[in-house]
Parts: sequence; structure tokens; C-alpha cells
Amino acid sequence: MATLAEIAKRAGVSPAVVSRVLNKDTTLRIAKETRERVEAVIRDTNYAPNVAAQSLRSAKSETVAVVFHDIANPVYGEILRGAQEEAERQKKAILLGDAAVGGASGSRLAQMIGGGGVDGLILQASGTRTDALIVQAARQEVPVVLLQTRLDIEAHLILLPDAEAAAMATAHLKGLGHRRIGCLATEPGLTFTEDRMKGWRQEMGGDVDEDCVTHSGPAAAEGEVAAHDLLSRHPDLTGLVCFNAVAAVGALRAARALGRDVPGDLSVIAIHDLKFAADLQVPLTVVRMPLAEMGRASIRTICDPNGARAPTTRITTPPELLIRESTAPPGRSG
Amino acid sequence: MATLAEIAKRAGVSPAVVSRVLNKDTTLRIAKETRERVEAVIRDTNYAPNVAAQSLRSAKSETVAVVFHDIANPVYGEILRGAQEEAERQKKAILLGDAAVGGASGSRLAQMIGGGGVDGLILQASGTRTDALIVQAARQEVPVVLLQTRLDIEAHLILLPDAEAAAMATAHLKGLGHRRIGCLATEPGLTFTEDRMKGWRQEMGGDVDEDCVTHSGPAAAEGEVAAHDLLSRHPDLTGLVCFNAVAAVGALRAARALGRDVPGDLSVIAIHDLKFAADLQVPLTVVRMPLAEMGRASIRTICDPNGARAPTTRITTPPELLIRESTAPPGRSG
DNA sequence: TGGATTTGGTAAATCGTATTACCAATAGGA
DNA sequence: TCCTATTGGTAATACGATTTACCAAATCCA
Repeated sequence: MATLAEIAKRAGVSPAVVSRVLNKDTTLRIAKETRERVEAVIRDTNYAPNVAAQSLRSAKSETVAVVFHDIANPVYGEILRGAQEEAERQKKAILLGDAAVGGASGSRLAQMIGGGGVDGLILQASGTRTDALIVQAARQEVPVVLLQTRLDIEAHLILLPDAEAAAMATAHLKGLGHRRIGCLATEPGLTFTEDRMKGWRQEMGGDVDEDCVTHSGPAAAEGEVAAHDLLSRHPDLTGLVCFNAVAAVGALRAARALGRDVPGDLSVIAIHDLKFAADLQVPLTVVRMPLAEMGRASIRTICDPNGARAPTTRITTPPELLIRESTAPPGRSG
Repeated sequence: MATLAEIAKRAGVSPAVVSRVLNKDTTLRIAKETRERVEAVIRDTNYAPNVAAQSLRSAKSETVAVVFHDIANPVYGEILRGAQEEAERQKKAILLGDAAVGGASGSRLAQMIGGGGVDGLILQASGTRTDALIVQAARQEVPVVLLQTRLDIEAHLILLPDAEAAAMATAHLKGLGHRRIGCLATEPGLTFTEDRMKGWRQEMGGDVDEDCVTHSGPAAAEGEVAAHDLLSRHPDLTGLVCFNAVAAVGALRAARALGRDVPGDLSVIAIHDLKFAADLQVPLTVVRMPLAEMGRASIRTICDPNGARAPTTRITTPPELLIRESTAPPGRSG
């Protein structure tokens, strides 16, 4: 394993020269031949600087931690993809955490955050698991970026065009002629849930019946239960806006179980796209969110020295309506 | 930011004592009150050791790099989940790489691998992108674990029960009475492709017609093209074994385009499960692979000091047949 | 020839932790 | 009283890169 000192010895110079050549120090005055000799040794000894030493010296790790609520969630994979992309561009590495399986205070990730091993923390998750991480981050003054989740800590918040997306979905159904439209929302109290509710209400105008709103977690099974209940209580609904596509798959199951044809008897539209949305039993109409852009923005915010200080970023890339086969004009029962 | 030296000063001892208390050095003889005093200062100053310094000193990072071919691939997410789980148990952090968007020689990940910032490298991907990483790993004598991909380098190889899975899928179709069974295989030359072919051939016995085998990449669109071609050439096929579930979704599209009812005219079975396999237009019968176990094994191998030296691990957890609705006894055309 | 610049570097001090080797003071034993 | 253990620590160094301050030798200009 080569060290700076060894390279220096081989090239017949001091370690300082090697370091300054590597880091392109413009204040270094050096003879052309010396530089070439040093560069040659670096090349053919295949030298790479020790990152721990660099990190110790510079108090920077060029690494950012990204913690998800559930890595395997098909919707959020795209955020990670965007983050990865931007990290590559900014020459940062990504330390991955999954709040579902780890991240508690004893975890290596927590140690790294608390021990200066990370330049920033991006959280898509919230809960007791991640609280430990936030505490660590605060101690080291590591900037924190929250995705979609307002918390009472000093952190930068990144939001999606949630109200727009919900409005867009609702408008699509209204445009088709639907009036009695239910809402399968995400968990109450969450930042994005409230924003989407706002968009939905706005678009519904006077037609809103609070009893036609229900909430569920982001799993298909949860969506199924909630939708089953809602559709049983309100057989007159001809449209359903789902705030989460995975939950919407559950809603599709519920509709089927209740013998309601989609889109014949019931139109279903959801926020977020799914990889196989087009291959579902009923190809699902969705409003696609700029998730990759959100991932990119999160890394950008961490890397921009002032970025994490500003309070909020709202992604402005507009959501995209992808019409498939789960929505249609209301039929005989509409 | 607290350092060892500061803690030591506050507690009125030398840094050595603090370090040895933290690391539970049993050779340290210390008065009970002194220890308690030190521990108290550590606690209420909320001290956490600097990881870069530790890493520099110990030449260990407690970090493992995991590089995927495509993070967003719904099939392989489960591997990551398993790896994450085991990493948590072993107190390792995971540095994530995606060969699709980065990982080239200039990337921070490559720098970290080459600079001793990583204790091991797990590769699910192969190709020019990852070659740079392998070179870096070799230089630092970082152990490499390959998932499913035999390469001509010094590395530990982890394999799934590929032959068994293919045999199981084929046997399911034969058990239903199918005889003319096609095979939509993965790309030729790959380790797991060959193993699955072996399992398929074995189970097919004499019934195998080489012209009924085709290959495709792991994307739905690729599977669709290949399957469309195969099914057009061989309209007599009543069964299709797909080596990859994502490609199988494409095959389902192709069957539909050709007007072939699944499972009425054609039974389709695939290797790997999909999150929404049960919600597809035709719920897909699959052979589920122990992917999480593979992820766990990869971390275990890295962490076990002798692990990466042994040449190969074959995961023995048996694949699991999940019968849904894409397979049935051959109909009128069978 | 002498003073000022420029050229081409180097020495040394961090960064924070871990560990080995050592040692003063007290206690114990005869 | 003197010698040996034991107790309870400490001093010093290495890990590898970076950077600031400094400086000898060569060159230039008059």
C-alpha cells in the first residue's frame, strides 16, 4: 500500500510536493521535469490517497447518508435513483440507511453521523428509529434535509407539488364527468397528506363530503381495507382519488372484491407511478411525481454550503398525468 | 465538538484512560471512582469518537460497498434489504453504488474503495463501469464478493439455487401436463443463465427443442420482444418458462398482443417474485428465490475473516413455488 | 559587485484515536 | 527495614495527508 511519503521518496521529493501536485496547488512553483517525475511515480505506483487520513485532516467526508423508511418500496426507489445521480455528479458517496431494519442509536450509521463521518443527512423517514440519527446529526452540526416531512428540528424541507398533484387527479375525474368522488388519503397529520387534501378540496369545490375521505398507510393491504370500508359505506361513489399508488393497488383489489368494475362502475386514479402500473389487472391511471428531481435536489441542498440553511424547497417540476385504463366517464351508475 | 483529549481534561485523566475505558480494555487497572467519573463526562458531554481518526488508526472502516446494476430493479431490491439487515447486525454501514448512473473510476465510491475507505465490496453488477471498482479493490486487498456472476478475478462467488429453481418451474408445467414448453432465458453466457438452462434441460428430458429457447435482457420491453418472436415462431407452445419475472411481464404483454390467452392457451411461469405479481393482469405464477438470504450471506462473507477466501457459496434455502393464475393444464390447443 | 527577486522547493505542525511500554506510589511480606 | 508486587494510571508514538511558513540557491538588474 503506497503512502504519500513513499511516493515522495521514490520521486526524490518531499511529501508536500506530492500532495500539492495531486491537489493542483497553483501556488506551487515546480520545475516541469520534477512534476513529470512525480506524476509518473503516482501513475505507475497506482497511488490513491487514504480517505480516512484526508477526512481526518479536512474534517470532511464527501459522504452523505440517505435514510429511507423502506428501501424496497417501489415508489421511492426513484428518489434514490435521483440522489445517486446527483451524488455522482458532485463526487459524493451515499451511505444508505433503512429505518425499517436499522438506524437505531447503536448502529454503525448513527456512529458515523455522530462521529463526523458524514457531511449531510437526508431523511425520507420519520419515527423513533430516525430520531437517534437526528440527535447525532445535531451534535456534529451535520445539515439535515427532510423529504416530505415537516419536523420540529432545524432542517431543510423539500416538498413535492402535492397540492397540484391532488388537484390534477381530482380535476381529471371531474373532467370525465364524475361528481361523487371519494378520497383514499395517506396518513393524517403528515405534511404531504395535508397538502394533497388541500388540492383535492380546492378542486372538489362544494361537492366535498367529509365522510367520503378515508386514510390508510402506504401498503397495498392497508389501502385495501380502507377502500373496502369506504366503498361499502358509499356505494354511490363513481370516482376515487388515491394519494398513494401502492394503496391504490389495494383499492383495486377492494373494488374487485365488491364486484365493482373499474372503470365501468368506479374510476380510480392515484398519485405516484408504479413500474408495472400498465400491467396491472386494470392499468392504473396516475399522476406521476417528480421523485427523481426530489432526490437530486436533496443532494444539491446538502452540497450547497447555504442550501441547508434556507428553510424549504418546493419542487416545481409539474406532476404528469398518465392516463391508462382505470379512469373513464361515469357509467350507468354515475 | 468534543475530542478524547477534552474529555480527558474534564475528567482529570489522560486520553489513554478515556480511550481504554471506551474500548473496554480489560488490561486497564482503574479505580472504580475514576472510571465512573470518566463515564459520567462521556455521557453528559455526549461524546462520540471521530470515525475518520478511528479508521485511520485501525485501518478499518466498518463500511461495505454494495454496487447494483440497477437499484430501481424491483427484483433485486430484496437483496439490498437482506444485506442491510445483516449489516445492521454486524454493525457495518453500507455504501451504495449504482453501476447504471456511476461507479466509474473518478467517482467518490471508487476513491473510497481505492483509499481504504471500505472493508469489502459486493457486486451484483458487472461491466466496464464496475471494472474500475474491482481494480481499486484489488489494490487495497479489499475482499470482493460477486453475486451471481463468475468473473476471472480473485473473489468470492455467491450463487442461488438456480438449477433447482428452473427445474422447479419446468416441473410445475410438466406436472400440469404441458409438453411443448418454451424457455425465455436471460442473457447467454451468464453464470446463472447457464445454471438455469441446466435445470430446465434436466427436467425437460427428451422433450427439449433448442429452437424453443430464446434470450432477453432483464427489462420488460426486452422480454416482450423476445417472447413475441418466440411465440410467433412456435404457436404450438403451451408453456413458457421465464428466467426473469420482469421479462415475464413482457412475455405476458406479447401473449396478449398475439391474442393468446394466459393461462388458457399458454401457461407462463417465471423465476423471481414481483411485489405486485398477484395484481398483474394475469397474476403471475413464480418461483421465488431466496434473495434476502443472498444479501445476508454477502455481508456475512465480507465480515467473516476467512469468508471471502473460500471460493463459492451456494445458497441452499430452497426456492419457493408460488402458484397464481398464469399457469393451468393445457387447454384445447395443448 | 551587491541587493532584490524569482525559482523550486522543504520542515513541521496539525487532525483525533489507539496502543505499547513504562513508571510512581502504595501495599504487602519477611 | 528492605525487597517485591500490585495498583492506577501516563507518555509517547503512529496512522497518512495537508498546509503554512519558511528558505537556500540561482538569476537579474544596475
